Amino acid sequence: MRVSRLMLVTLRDDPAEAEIPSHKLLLRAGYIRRVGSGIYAYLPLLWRVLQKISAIVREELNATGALETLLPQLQPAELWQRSGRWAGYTAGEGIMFHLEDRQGRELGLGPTHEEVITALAGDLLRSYRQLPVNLYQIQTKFRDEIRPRFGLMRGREFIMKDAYSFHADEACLRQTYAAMDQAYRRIFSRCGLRAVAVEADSGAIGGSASQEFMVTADAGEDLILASADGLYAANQERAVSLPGEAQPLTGGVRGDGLGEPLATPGQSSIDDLCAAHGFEPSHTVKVLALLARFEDGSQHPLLVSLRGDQQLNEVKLANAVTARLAPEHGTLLEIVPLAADAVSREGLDPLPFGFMGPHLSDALLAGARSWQPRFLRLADATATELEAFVCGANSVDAHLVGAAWGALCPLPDSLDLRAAQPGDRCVHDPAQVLQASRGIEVGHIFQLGRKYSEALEATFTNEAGQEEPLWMGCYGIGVSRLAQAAVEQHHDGNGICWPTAIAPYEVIVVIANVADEPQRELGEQLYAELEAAGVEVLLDDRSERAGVKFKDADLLGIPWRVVVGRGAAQGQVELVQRSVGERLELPASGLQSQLLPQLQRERAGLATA
RNA sequence: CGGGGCGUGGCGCAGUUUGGUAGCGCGGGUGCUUUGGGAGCACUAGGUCGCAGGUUCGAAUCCUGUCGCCCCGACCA
Repeated sequence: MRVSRLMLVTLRDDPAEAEIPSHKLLLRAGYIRRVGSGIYAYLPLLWRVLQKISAIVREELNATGALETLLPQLQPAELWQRSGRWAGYTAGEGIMFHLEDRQGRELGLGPTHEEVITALAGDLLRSYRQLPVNLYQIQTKFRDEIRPRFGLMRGREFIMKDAYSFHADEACLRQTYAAMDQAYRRIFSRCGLRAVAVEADSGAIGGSASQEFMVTADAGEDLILASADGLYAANQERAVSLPGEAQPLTGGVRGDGLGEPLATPGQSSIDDLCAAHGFEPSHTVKVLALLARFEDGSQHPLLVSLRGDQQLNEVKLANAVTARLAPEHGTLLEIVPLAADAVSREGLDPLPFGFMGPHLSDALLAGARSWQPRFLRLADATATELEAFVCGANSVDAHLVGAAWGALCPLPDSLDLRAAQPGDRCVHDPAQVLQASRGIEVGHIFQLGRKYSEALEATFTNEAGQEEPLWMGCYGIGVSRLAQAAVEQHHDGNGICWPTAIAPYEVIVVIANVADEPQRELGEQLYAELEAAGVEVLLDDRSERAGVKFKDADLLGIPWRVVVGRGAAQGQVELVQRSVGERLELPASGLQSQLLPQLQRERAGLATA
């Protein structure tokens, strides 16, 4: 392709709308244009990148026996009502774009395809003899993100590969899940990306095992905690670790476990309390009051106890609350801290914020206008393991010293609710310490189990002749996000440095001065020869100055640049590797033998690059 | 939704405080000179100052409303 015909529009200045390097570079180099908030046009250069990524995804999935398909984006509400997700996905905070047709039928624009695929599977898969099956598609998804950002990283319309597998039993599901794990590793490696697999929360989609694939980059939205030995890596939402040892409380249990009152005027924070009385944060139990709202409109006050030196992990809390209350009240919509004004709106007396203890009485909730009149009481194991502790006295400006579970109040459910932190010791090996890094989630695989097949009555006949729901897995890759993640991981001060395997073109032949006949001729010749050799090659034939063309080549990030310039008359050209800036003068006749083997290796991605 | 910011030629911005009829750089076009790291000179085209009301002799500028976009947070297979 000739650059003069490429509709290439590069920008000299950073666009005001972009914040992170990959977003700026994709805009500046003419890969994308914003059409609306979170809505982007993929310009011809980016489309080539996306097609290359897609091709790698296809090859690897096809190799596992998965079947490519294409499902509708316009989906009837009825399907989502059957799975029970319509309300949650379309109501106030829902992420599904939805509409009504002229007949008044409700439709949603697919944010994901579990419903459609499960309904189809239920229709088509009747016998265990047909199983397992793994179906995938590469397609545009629509999500009404509350806050789209960072270009393709979080858009409202984006390209995703999603796959859904169906099995006769759980063991078979695990096999396919493992096969997808391996396929994903190959896909990211072939794309030239450094990616790590981390344990993940299953989130709203449900299911048991779940793993995310993160492209490591500083601009990543997710925090990864991993051990240096490579044996453990998890999203912070999910990460577990060993807490530090608690310091024994001097004096131990006092007042038969009811604790002794201590005047603590104005000392409403753990720090203030400890500073004033010489306590350690690990001597204390801190108590958080929160409110959970559910799909059925019910609102449940929560009382969560943590050891004073620990932080709450809200994802773990949400999972614990869901497990206890969702069966009766539907989807958990949100958990918010209990604020003083919310308490007074309920017509209740103020809670002793800053001085709460785990024995806070349900009687305080009596007469609440809309809340459930009792606390759901949960505690992290670090708190329940304390034999004697300091906690709030449930009256302002007072704490209790030497309180004990059982005597003060019944021991609440003991769970893992704490947020693992960088520096924590690892569970699998206490000698290892968790280290933090940032990542961009580009893939996620789940063992869904039978949640959707049960809801949509997708059953098959097993060997014994009985009907049972299909076992399911689902597997996603954010294709357009991956393209931007690649830029985030591979760029420098001059522009993008595409991994060859997903670069829009592999080589750019730059004719330094198109007015110079020998240069032009040699450039055209090399361009034609490279094309004939199956190389994806650009010819910069524009009548720009050489400097402009070099800048653009760097910005675009084409992995190899062949400069046809001063040496052209003598048959000499220059070969430049974009990523490392290495230059090599060589005779034009030797270009292919120098370049082709190198390209061949790079097309395979990281593994052999 | 809460908090912050921004809407002025295609892009990046100044001008708004203190009202007087719009400017700079880049980019586009033409010509000449240049020609290996975003060239120089000259000429040139291009703007309902987001939109709608209002105040005023007069509004990019002041007031009210509204729309859009960006950032932080909440949210998020």
